[in-house]
Amino acid sequence: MVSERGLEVLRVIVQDYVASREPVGSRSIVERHAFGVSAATIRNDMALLEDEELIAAPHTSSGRVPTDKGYRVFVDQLADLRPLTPAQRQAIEAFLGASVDLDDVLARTVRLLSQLTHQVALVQYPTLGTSRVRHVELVPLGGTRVMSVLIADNGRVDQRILDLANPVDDAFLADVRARVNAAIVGDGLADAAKTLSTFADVFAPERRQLVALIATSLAEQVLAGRQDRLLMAGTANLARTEDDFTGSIYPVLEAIEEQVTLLKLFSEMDAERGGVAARIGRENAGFGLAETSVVTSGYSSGGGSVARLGVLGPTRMDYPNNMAAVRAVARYLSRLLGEDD
Amino acid sequence: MVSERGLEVLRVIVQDYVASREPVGSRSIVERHAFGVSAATIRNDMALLEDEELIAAPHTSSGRVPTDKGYRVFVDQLADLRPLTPAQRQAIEAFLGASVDLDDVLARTVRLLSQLTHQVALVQYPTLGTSRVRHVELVPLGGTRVMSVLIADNGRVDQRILDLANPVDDAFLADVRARVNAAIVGDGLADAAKTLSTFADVFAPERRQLVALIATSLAEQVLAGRQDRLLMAGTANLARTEDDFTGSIYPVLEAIEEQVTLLKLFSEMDAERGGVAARIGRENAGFGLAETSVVTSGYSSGGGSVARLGVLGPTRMDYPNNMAAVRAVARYLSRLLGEDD
DNA sequence: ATTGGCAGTCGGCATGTATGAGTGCTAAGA
DNA sequence: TCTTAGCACTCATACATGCCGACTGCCAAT
Repeated sequence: MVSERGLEVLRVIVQDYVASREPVGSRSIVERHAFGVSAATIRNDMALLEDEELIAAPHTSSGRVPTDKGYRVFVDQLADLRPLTPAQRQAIEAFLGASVDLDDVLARTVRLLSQLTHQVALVQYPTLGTSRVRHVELVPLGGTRVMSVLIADNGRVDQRILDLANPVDDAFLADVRARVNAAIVGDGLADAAKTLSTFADVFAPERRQLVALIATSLAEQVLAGRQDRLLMAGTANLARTEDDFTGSIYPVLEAIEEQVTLLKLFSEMDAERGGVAARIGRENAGFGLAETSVVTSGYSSGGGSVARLGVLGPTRMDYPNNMAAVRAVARYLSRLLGEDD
Repeated sequence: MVSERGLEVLRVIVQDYVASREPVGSRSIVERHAFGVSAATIRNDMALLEDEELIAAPHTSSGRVPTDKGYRVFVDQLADLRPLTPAQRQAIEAFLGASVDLDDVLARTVRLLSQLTHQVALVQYPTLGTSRVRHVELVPLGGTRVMSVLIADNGRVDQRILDLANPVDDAFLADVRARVNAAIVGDGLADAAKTLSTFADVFAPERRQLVALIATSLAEQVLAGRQDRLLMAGTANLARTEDDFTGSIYPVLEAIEEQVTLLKLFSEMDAERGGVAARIGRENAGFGLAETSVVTSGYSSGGGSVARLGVLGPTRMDYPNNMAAVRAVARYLSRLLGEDD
């Protein structure tokens, strides 16, 4: 069993290794940290840690490096995150305060997060989830084309182009628009979709098909939302840390361009309890990200709907700092979006 | 003066170097290409090319490598681009055919372009430019907030949130909306902005301030457009070619995340005549991109408004292929967007 | 103008060696 | 039982050396 001091040793190994990228040996530990014991004692502790597979030696007779499992223990031990510095807090407020719309807020958020952490930052668009319909607009585009614009009360705007079989009559379209709005404005999105499914029935039979087409498309739009979108910033940071990846960073860059993959990863992390979740190294192997760690937190937007945001970087990252930053930004963003209601 | 054959030699040097990333020597030239002269003759030609600074030797007694100037001559000589293969044409059609709205079209375009060229692809959002106002919507968001949505006839939707000093009355807002639409729908954007500047005058004095606020914001929105946005795909390709960059690719990744810079570069390229424009190596030094080349073409969207799209990669890139792909995609996109009108 | 030949240059690679950091182990001390 | 000092051993890293091969530049001959 690994002793109390053993855990402390693990901690400084993680710290020093993250700071220097060099395997850390027993001698440098006693030099840099006041353990009050000799290097030989540290060595004994390290042997135990190695038995537990919390650290490993890259080659015989070199210092030790944390394993994925070691990082995991380190992170789980990390009970209390130190809050951000006042300067950082202020940066958040200054950066996000001046936003004009949802797109803008999220774009700023993702850049802010990458600057705070020096990692790749990711922000998922909020799902429409439990928000409500604020307004529906149908705009004739000429010919048989109609653009439908759906506005939700969390500020999201969704557009879509419909190609109807027959030319549309503007006045009729205005009528449909008025009725749709009367029918579903203020409803939750799930309700709205249900209402729309029977919406065409009240129209004259010869119109019914046309209206049904519009209603069906709107219903899809209502449900689909945009939860499939992801903003990203700071990919350059990956190159800065490229020595942390075996071979090239190419596969990593490739994996994070595959947004579908990342969204799946995000959704898996939803399951984990607690504010900030971390997935470390090979825990992400299934996503082509075996050498990266992902730190995320959920955030809420308006009506309790939820999405995630976080950072991605090499396994050898500064977890305490990144977790604190992710948590702070998620909280601030939730507050900012909540105020919109 | 460099002879006709000299230019031919330059051409094969560029080709072979691009293909192999190895300095090419006189011997390998005569081996791989049927020049009908000996290596010594080629050497003489190469000496001339070196005098003209079209090629250079990385170190004494190694093969030669094209200089930026050499690439430039090579590209300018490239009169006729060979068209894409039928398979590539088909890929374009299949990829872009199934798009539903402008966002979707552009997102697909940028991914397509990066796949065709194996480079970083860039697509600039079309400026609202000469397009017309299709519809304006004002949506009360509760409290003092109003969202204005501007729809242009090229399918673009622009949203913005206004925070008015005083609470707004829904009925009044609907009135304003109706009048705004009556006033500017169908107008070109420049005209619309002008109309809006005097729009508030017809309202009762106590309302005037409020209306002026809305009108001003709308006018801004009309003019601002979204020409400041840029889509990007295939950054992983930079990592694939990282050996082509001295040191790290970090500065390059950093530069291309600075969209403002790229947009400025794009606007400079607008000046260059002809369909496809290339900027090579140090020609981009001012943008932190001294080791990259950029190949772009303008494309038109709807009402003749214009934007650019293209690819960015190491100076050592396959210019003929990339220029052909950029040209083909730009043409296809123009056609696709033109049809929407 | 072109060619063959030849000396000279230099990068890259493989080899050999010295260096130093770090470990594991053992035996003695607290 | 935990801790410590000492010692032999391992191995990555850095550096020096020497060889090989690819190319060029030049010159004299065609």
